[in-house]
Amino acid sequence: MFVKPTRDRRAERREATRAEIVDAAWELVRAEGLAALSVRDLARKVGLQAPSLYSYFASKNAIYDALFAQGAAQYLEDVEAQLTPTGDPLQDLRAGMHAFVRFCTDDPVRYQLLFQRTIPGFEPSPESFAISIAGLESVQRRIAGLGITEPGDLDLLTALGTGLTDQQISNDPGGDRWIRLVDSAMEMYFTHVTHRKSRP
Amino acid sequence: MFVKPTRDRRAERREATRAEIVDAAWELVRAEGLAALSVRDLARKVGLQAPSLYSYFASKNAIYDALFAQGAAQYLEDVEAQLTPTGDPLQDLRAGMHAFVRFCTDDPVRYQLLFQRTIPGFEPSPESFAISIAGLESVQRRIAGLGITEPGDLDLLTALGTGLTDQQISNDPGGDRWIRLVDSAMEMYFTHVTHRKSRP
DNA sequence: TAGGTTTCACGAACATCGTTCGGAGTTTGC
DNA sequence: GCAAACTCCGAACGATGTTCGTGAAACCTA
Repeated sequence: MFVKPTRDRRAERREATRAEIVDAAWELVRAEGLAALSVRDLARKVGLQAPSLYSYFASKNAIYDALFAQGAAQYLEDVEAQLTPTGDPLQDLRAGMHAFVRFCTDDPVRYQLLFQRTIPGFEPSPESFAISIAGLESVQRRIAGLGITEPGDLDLLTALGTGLTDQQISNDPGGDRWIRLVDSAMEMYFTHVTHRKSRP
Repeated sequence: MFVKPTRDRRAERREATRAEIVDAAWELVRAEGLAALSVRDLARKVGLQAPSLYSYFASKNAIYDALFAQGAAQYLEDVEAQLTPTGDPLQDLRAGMHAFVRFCTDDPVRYQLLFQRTIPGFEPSPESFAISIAGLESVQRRIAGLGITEPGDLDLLTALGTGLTDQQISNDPGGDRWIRLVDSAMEMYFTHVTHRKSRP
């Protein structure tokens, strides 16, 4: 019978504890808010004392960074899952923006962590940041692939998406007013770019 | 020679100190960020010890609220100053949005305090909040007065303004790329609403 | 199985934070 | 001139993120 080297078992258990800490951190952060996360509370939730967490994470910000990386990975995965062009640019625009706003409103805390910069001393590490950038670039490539926009239009669409998400989260969480709003915005955008294309 | 009652002199000096504290708080907050404001630092900046501040403000959040109220008053004043319709709706839209984005980007910290909710335990008092609401409603009245929009379009325009401001502040502070972006956005919006109006 | 090394959990403690308290020192009202 | 009110401040409290040293496991080597 194959027995794993003990060295791997040690690393495995360490990784499991790290994952457990991250999961507990998500729970606390979703319940109490991003800034309300306390190292002592988090430690107690996983059955440890506060200083013990520092065996797994160099600082509280390192824990935030683990959350950021996980959220960015989910974002990238979600974006990739939406990469199924139908041939109808307007419908693709709508579907993509629906997916994006849905992703953000499904977990406002994750959105806040990923796309707003609201935690006082925290900056994501370059590695974690690269993951989220990969997601954003994937979105941009997709929209550019629709063949209806020019480079400047992407800024416009980004601003539109940001504003829609922000307004949705702060004004009408859980409602579906945002669906009509997104549809209207995408129609507006589509009319804009095609109208410009049709001119000489 | 007229001599003010001493009671008024006392109140006057108290109000002067309060104003001095608020000014110093703006300075610190602009230099170090909203969340980095420390009661002890602020006290030292006005030549006091930390507990003395509590003779003037009930809590640190009360200081934030004073900043909020002052920022909201500036916002209201700025909005009112822009209430000069020219008769050209598109130009008015552009000018209004230029003014708004300029107001926000001129002082990102003020924007963050007024329109983002980024300070952990702070909620503006109803009185301060009412001032900012008055500004927003003034903007909405103005846009509605242009006679080109329907109620749903205001949400769209708000989302657009939010997104433009957010993207400008986080990506290109101080640059003028936002001018082209705002112009393009307003043109897009204008085309959208007039195009819909021209249909039966 | 025995001895040596690495890893980890914890109690104590530190600096800093917002805030409270009690008592001086000053200003005001009568 | 005296009592009341107002300011100011040193000391201290509870909570925060974090460091240090200790001791007990877990692991590797023999």
